Amino acid sequence: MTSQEYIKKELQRFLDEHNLSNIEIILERPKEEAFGDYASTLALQLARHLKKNPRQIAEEIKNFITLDNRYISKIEIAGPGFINFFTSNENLYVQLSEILEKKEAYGKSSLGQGKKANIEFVSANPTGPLTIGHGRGAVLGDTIARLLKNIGYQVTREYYFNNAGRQMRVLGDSVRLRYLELCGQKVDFPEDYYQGQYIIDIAREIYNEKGDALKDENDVTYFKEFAEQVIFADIKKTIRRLGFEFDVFYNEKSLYDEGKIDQVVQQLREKGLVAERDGAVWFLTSKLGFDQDRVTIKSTGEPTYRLPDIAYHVEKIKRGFDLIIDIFGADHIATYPDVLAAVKALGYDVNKIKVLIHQFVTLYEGEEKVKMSTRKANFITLDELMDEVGVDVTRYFFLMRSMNSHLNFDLTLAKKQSDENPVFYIQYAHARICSILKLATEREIERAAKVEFNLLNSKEELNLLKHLVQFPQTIEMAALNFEPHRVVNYLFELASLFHKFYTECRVISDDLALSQARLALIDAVRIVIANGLKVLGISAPEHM
RNA sequence: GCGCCCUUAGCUCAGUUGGAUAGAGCAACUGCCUUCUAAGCAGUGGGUCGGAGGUUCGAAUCCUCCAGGGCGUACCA
Repeated sequence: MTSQEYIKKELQRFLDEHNLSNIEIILERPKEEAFGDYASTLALQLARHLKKNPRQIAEEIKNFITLDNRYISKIEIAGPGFINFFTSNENLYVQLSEILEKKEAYGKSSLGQGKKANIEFVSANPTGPLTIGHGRGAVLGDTIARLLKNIGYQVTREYYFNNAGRQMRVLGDSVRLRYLELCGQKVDFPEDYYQGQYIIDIAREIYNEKGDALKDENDVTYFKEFAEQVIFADIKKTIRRLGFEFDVFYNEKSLYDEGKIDQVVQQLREKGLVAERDGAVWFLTSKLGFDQDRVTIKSTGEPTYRLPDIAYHVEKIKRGFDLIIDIFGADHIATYPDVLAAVKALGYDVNKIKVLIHQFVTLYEGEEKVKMSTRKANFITLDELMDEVGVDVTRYFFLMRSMNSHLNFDLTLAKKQSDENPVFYIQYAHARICSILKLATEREIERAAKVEFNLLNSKEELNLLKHLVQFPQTIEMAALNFEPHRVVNYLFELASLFHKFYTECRVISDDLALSQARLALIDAVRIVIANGLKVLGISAPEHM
């Protein structure tokens, strides 16, 4: 048991005794050292219920708690009624050995044991290479998947795409026109077609293979499918380079083939939620509290994205997931409320669906804002970014900020030198530790059978220990709240505490017992940094 | 007009779910390498937490209104 768990347990015992069990216990970590290691505001909260002076309640709580020196050394009451707990070093040493024992497993938990999660992200239609905008969603999705896995979920990474719509027809026709150019024909290339060089490359591939045999082919199908195949292969390569793979590529088409789409329309019709108007089929969202109705099937007979999206979400629920996550960019914000409303109207539990929206990535070249659009082809691809700054920096940048804040990405800065980048600060701490551990091995300093942990009692050592033991909880909070940046901040702080320790405390010295204790400590730091970076998909180098 | 996100140091952002004197990285300035990696450490300056009300013991955090920025608001996805 950790000190924190012990304190919570004792507070809970107090609440139970007073028939107040339904009050949530929150322990804070005070900023000020003088306020202890953990603080509770329970007395302040209870003042209302008990109609008593909070300081008096705090006093009662203090007297109620068993002061077990294995967990806490001191309790103080301060200010209006804060209860400040000072943990015992004893407990830190116990947990230190736990980290050393558990190694890679430290930080994992079984909160989500036996539960299945599906996380759908990227889901870009294969009309071009993945851009930096997709990159943020990709890295966020993968990292959330890793986090959920860490707390015990069985996770499916899923990519949903639609190769039947207008976008893909335009793609096919773009390739066809470029192909005709290669055949020597003069064509009018529409402005709203895909302008990128990659379209010409694909057309050239076709030309090299077929010559001008297809120059009278007016059906775009061949061109579309060829382009899709080439582009998808490219996307998969980029994803693999980013450090993961999708378990499922879910094609909208199967929903039609298996009649799932018709089924949804039928069910909505039975509920009186669709109506025909102006030759189109409308989804009567106004009946569900929205300001206007939405088209589900266009007058051309082609469904809008809404219909397959509804069917797709119903499918995901039926596939038995306990948690279904969708990750979208901010530009798709409008596309899900009515979809979820429909799923709910059909009688499914939408509470297990969590929609996460990440804000945009704005790219800067120095001061200059770079406007990007796949269609116009003035974009920077994820691959180009990784070429310039590497995978670790790429992932770190996308993860370091909360997803609902806009991300400014200064390319020239990232390109020119990466020393300033905080990812190196964390990796450097890891490399430094590895190098000390290596030296210890070279000098044949064995790990003592029984390390004298109590030699670790300087401010730097204790601060490091106190932060180390926060790791499992940090992972848990990051996973449950879908907030990878918490792990980033945690690791940055850990690295900072380590670097401070490093300048103040010499690890390998003439004092063998102390050296062994400190080697144990830094090994634990190494383990936690490595585990943390692994969750983020960032490498933990041994040399730098 | 309506919906979602944002507004915290010169810049980019955190802020442990409502707590005590609001933090970090860049940038600026000043120190520290003969010893385990200076991609590091220590220090200085820098703030009306966009504004105004409200809720309460207590607000950067919750509510209302206002201002500014972003993204949407399709028979595109």
